[in-house]
Amino acid sequence: MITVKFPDGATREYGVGTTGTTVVESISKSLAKKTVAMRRNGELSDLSDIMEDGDAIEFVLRDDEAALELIRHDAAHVMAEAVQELWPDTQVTIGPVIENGFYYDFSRAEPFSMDDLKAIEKRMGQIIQRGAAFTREVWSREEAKRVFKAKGEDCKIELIDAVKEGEDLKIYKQGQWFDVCRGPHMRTTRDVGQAFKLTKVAGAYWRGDSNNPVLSRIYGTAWANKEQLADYLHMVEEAEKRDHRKLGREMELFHLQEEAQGSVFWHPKGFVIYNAMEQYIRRKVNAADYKEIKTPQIMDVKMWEKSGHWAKFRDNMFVVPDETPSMEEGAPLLSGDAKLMALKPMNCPAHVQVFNQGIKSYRDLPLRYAEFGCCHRNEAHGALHGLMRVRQMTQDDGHIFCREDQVQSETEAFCDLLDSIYSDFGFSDVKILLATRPDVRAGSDEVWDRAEGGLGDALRATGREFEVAQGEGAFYGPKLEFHLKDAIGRSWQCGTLQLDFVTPERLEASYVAEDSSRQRPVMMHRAILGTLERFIGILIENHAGRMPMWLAPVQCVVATIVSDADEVASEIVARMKAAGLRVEADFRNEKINYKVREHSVAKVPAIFVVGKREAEEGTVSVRRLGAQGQTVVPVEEAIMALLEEATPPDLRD
RNA sequence: GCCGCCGUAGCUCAGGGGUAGAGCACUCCAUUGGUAAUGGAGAGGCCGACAGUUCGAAUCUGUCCGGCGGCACCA
Repeated sequence: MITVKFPDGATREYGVGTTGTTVVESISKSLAKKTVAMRRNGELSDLSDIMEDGDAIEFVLRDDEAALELIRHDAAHVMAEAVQELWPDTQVTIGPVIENGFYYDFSRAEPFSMDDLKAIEKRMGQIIQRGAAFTREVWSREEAKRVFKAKGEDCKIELIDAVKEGEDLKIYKQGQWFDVCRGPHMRTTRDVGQAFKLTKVAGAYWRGDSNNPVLSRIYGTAWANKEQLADYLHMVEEAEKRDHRKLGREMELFHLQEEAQGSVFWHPKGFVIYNAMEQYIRRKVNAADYKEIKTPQIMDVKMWEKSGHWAKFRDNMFVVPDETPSMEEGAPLLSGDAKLMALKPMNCPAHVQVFNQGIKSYRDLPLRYAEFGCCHRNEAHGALHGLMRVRQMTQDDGHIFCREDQVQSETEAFCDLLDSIYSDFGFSDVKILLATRPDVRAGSDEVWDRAEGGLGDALRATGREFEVAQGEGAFYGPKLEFHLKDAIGRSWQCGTLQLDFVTPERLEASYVAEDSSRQRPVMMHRAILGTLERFIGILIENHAGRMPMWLAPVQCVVATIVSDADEVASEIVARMKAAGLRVEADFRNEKINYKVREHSVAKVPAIFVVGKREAEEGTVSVRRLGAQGQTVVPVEEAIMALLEEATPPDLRD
């Protein structure tokens, strides 16, 4: 006999060889009906697993949050079976669960079309109806390789070889179809249910390596029920409506065009947002004792060789030959032996040059430089994406030169500054990652040990939680990545803090210590918004274009109902402009309905309507974006309220 | 950069081997109307670029460019 423990602390005895299924059936038929898997000693596993003495069991019902992962995983298997039934010459590779769904990568001569997806969905529905049981077998590696080889599944051979020694090689079957899989799975394909949808096809590299062949990936989403699926599809639609590229065009904020791929043309309204942010950050960093500087856009390649960028980052850099292009017809434009310059992809080497001027004392440290540095990076064409991924970007960059024993207090001060700025922008959910040494890097392992240790310790001392991102650091040092979550739950990396022992060494930065000796400063690279372009993109999507008053390009439109009110209204507009508000007048010969709709669609946060009545009474009818009605308020009162709201968060009392 | 899809007016899109259509936006005329579209008229396009097939290409084929979705890379 064996003893099985239940979550409520109760125990029951069963015969040897008892499975989870037997246990749940022994409790209640209705519970058994709803149970699709179990947690055995805390770990999700097959209900058909044989229980051992002392095991703790917890049932996973199909409607449980935990079952979603299983539904999606099983749906991926069902999709793979459907695809192979429809096109037997297709090889299956891997099919994991991802956020909101799953995908499966297939190897096939012909790519899938959207029509194919419909056919696959239909076949999946049938496979689910058939309700074949998921069963598990453990095969020897040789046996598995022989079987998959015979089926022509070459990718699977590689995957089998990748399964760790000592780990069972598990095969999951559903009817005739089977695959190598870690599991667990639910009872039958019927447990997948019908709340799934295949969403897109895409190319993806085998094993995520761009040197490998491209596979056809099919993405799908799957949920416990149709309502959840509908909610999800609705959410996707909402996210599309927030697309900053669409809103940017509609709101006349910026545009992009092919002659300047990846570089933004800021329009007047968009540049208002840009300037408001720059001015805000300028005030914040000044208050935090940074000195603002401005450094060259183009520098001799020799400088980049020295800093290490030329060796490690060259493939992302734009070069500029220091040569006049030939004016001669038919002659080569460039000689090819001119001195090479490069557009800066980062500001750090230039900041070291500023530091290196004159002699710095330990008394000068920590020395903090800030720059709205305009950088160029030659990003791959396929990587470009609206404002989120550009080739010309302006960072709210800064470099702190300090002693190693100041790293901790500087880290703390930086984290506090970052928190205060993010909360001013309305972001409260911030995740921190500690990114460690990448494969391609400068500096010795000893230096990296010290840098990673120092940054990790400093962060721990601030009491903040963080996760480690192995191998994700910058080439010159480890970094903290600050990821913020937006209004619809998406995560964006914005802020960064990087500890760098390498660059000061390479560019020979030094200061005079108390004992008159020359010492190397430590350099901390840091940014909070990341790049202004990207951060504005995030803000647009976060607010669905309805920017908070202090950032809104047009804060208020004063609209008249009859032309008799124009004179009074233009006085109001003048008064508001004088008070520093961004206000526009709309005295057109149009109905008020028309004007209200137009400015609402343009996402202007406030409309002051002036009709005959208001003009006579000295009031305005205030209509706020998104509100149903309006309130009639004395002019001065309405202006003061707007002014208050339009004050940037750092300037409020 | 790689894979797939797409490219017709400022925007959203229809059409399709015999040299183009709608709605919105724009311009003009009338309307002075109380809170998300007043009515009428007009103007606007080498159908992404270049080759090829054809008597004839915006339409078919190819190449390139660009956009979109992924991948890889990354702020």
